[in-house]
Amino acid sequence: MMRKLQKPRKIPVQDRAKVTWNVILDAAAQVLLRRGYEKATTDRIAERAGVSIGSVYEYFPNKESIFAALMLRFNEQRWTAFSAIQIEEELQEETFGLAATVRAAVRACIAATRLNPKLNTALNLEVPHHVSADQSNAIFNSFLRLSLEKLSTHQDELREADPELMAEFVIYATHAIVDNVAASSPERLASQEFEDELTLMMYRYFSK
Amino acid sequence: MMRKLQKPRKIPVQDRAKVTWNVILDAAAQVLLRRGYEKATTDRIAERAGVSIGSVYEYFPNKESIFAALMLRFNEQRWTAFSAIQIEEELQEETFGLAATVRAAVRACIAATRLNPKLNTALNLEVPHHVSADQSNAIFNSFLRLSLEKLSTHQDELREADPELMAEFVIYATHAIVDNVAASSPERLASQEFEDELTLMMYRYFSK
Amino acid sequence: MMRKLQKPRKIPVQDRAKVTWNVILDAAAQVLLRRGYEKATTDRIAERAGVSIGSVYEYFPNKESIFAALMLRFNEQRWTAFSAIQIEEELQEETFGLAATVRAAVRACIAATRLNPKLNTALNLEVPHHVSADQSNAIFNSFLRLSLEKLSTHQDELREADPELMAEFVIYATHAIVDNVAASSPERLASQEFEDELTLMMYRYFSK
Amino acid sequence: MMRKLQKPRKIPVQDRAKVTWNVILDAAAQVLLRRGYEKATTDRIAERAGVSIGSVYEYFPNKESIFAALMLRFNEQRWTAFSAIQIEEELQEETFGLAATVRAAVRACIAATRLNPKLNTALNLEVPHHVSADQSNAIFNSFLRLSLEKLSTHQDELREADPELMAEFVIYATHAIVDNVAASSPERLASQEFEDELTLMMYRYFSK
DNA sequence: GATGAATGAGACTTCATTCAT
DNA sequence: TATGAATGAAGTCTCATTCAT
Repeated sequence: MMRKLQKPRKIPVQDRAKVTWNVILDAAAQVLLRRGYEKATTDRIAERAGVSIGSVYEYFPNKESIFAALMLRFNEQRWTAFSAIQIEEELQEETFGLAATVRAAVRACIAATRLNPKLNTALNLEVPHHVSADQSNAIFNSFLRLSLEKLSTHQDELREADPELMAEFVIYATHAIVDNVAASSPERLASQEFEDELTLMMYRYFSK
Repeated sequence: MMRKLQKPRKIPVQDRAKVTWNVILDAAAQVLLRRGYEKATTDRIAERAGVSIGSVYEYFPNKESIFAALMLRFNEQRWTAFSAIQIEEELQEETFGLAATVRAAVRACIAATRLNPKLNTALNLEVPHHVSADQSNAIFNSFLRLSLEKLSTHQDELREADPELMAEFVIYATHAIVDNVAASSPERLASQEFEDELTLMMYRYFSK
Repeated sequence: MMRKLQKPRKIPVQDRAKVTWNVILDAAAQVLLRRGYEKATTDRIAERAGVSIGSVYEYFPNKESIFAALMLRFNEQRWTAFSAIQIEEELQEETFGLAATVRAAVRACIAATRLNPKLNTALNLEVPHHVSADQSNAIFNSFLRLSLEKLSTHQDELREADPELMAEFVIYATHAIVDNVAASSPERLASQEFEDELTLMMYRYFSK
Repeated sequence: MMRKLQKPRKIPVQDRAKVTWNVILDAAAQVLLRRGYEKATTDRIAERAGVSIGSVYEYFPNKESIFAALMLRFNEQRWTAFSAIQIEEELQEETFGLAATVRAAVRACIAATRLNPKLNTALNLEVPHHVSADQSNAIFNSFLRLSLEKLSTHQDELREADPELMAEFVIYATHAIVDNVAASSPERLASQEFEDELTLMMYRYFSK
């Protein structure tokens, strides 16, 4: 029977437990990449993690919660990367115009995705939506909130339109383009052409 | 046991067979919408279709092929709608400028999605990627091919860039925006604002 | 997870299905006798029945329902035996006094238990109460109803007391004595001394 | 894995150990009442007792031994209550006739059961027979021994029959009636009518 | 063609028990 | 002695698929 998504059973505080917790998520990621979600059985995850199946269920109440936790951990890593790049970019810019802000955001998105394009793709394509929905929404909302904030500092350069709508469109589009390219030809993520093109699309959409 | 994707076992030529074939796909769509992919068991599909499970396997070699066929049929319907709208739009336009072409394409995409936003969403979010991949690519490629063709007739208005790259970006972005809005608030698909905004994003991206 | 008790999934109408249904219950009874309830796993029942585990779950939604059905079938057999004996006894009696009625009832109870004392004992002692409760109550109520009916025909010989209370006491006591003797030394069920003693206890309790 | 029944691993001599031992049995009783035997996991018992699972296994070699010990402790309490009532009753009686003896025994049985009817019922109905068998027999034998002894002092009032057989019948019947009423409507245990009726049944059975 | 009873591999999960700390 | 993380055998149950009728 399908269970509701649940929080991890125990919050690991001790070192041994924390290690095991991460080992299980690492194993889940590897099995997901190699076999796909449906064949990523809890048995296989336990085996690859080198722990007993009992230990897996000590930390996660069911299979879905493992992948929900994996997405959460991955998104935290992506968010860290995203934030780091944004801050770095902005410090380097002399003029803080709309163009620079947009480019910084685009670079951050690309960087966050280049962290682990394979896992990014697998998480997007393999994990059922009802498992990933919460996490997708979470990171989406984070980006949305940040984007709106940044945009509002360039009111004079923005065309007149609902800022929430613009942010929404840009986020959907950016994610889709980056994710699809990450899935089909991840090496292109590193090219200047890709960054420029993406920046252009978004900048033109925002500007007066 | 999971089998490789296979073509439908029989091409329905007789009327009764064709009807049954469609009835099964209709049932699959309904069960998918009501229960999600994982709970869309072949037994339930057969029951809803009002045929025996044996009959389902007379028409489809395995579960995945049912949903592959459903996507194929749905895409054919969408493609028909897409083409019809495009032709209609163009006939109404007096000047065949880039703007008009882009708007026509956007309208067609929206219309194709409004055909059945719920099913569109379910097919996108619920069906595992390895089942839907072929069909996703198929319709993607169709749109890509058509877009490139159309664009080439407005060389003078286009900024200089790899047309394939532009088409790719636009298709990813358009699909993502339309699909996400279809999933979260399908009624917005019908609004003029939505169409205008999407057209604007794409037009600005293409133009000089 | 524990499921609620449910009715058998399908009511077997076809011959093959009916046979399988009975074969599974026979196997369940045998495994119960040999291994006890806790070790009477669905796998073992299926194996002994010579059917696949899938077939077991085709007919019964879970393990508990198998034993609930077994009790139901067993009680039907006991009820048939009980009724047959009662009718037979009464026909032989010339005077239909209270003593004769009580003896007939006692004989019927013993006969119903002698049908299969081992299974009777196993069902009593091994099957968890929440599984057997409904069935225990059912046969209890049947006996209660019949007892009250019979007793009312001998008002003049009965001492004055709440007839429901008397029937309840007698049923509890009779069942307990018969079941315990069936469990500890079933051969005594057949002895005249046992029947006489039980009849005496109950007759003295009822009479003026 | 299920182990054979074993005696408690350690005989608690120290006070703290004795306290812990009782705390675990209290917890077992509570969990048994709240969740039933099957859901009374050792983890839950440990949690409710406020000790670690490791400590539980310090005192009891396996799960079954916990409930065997609980029954033993409960029977000791019941036996104490039973004996106390019997002595008290006898002291009040001026004539030590059979009727008085029987009534004293019945009162004692009821009182012993009223000590904790809920636990009495749970222990009877929930704990598997192979776990409770030893204890059931123990208290049974104690009552049997005492009953025979008492009865022999009223030879003149007794009808001629095997005293062991009579004692057996009376014990089975009394237990069954008291336990069933304790399970279905424990408040009736306190009524005079209940005591009178039970005494009557047993007295009539014994007397000439 | 149609039916649906039967199959059985394999999924998820539990929980009594152990043992390193 | 106490702890609780870890174990893993074994259980229940599902469901895509087959095939005798």
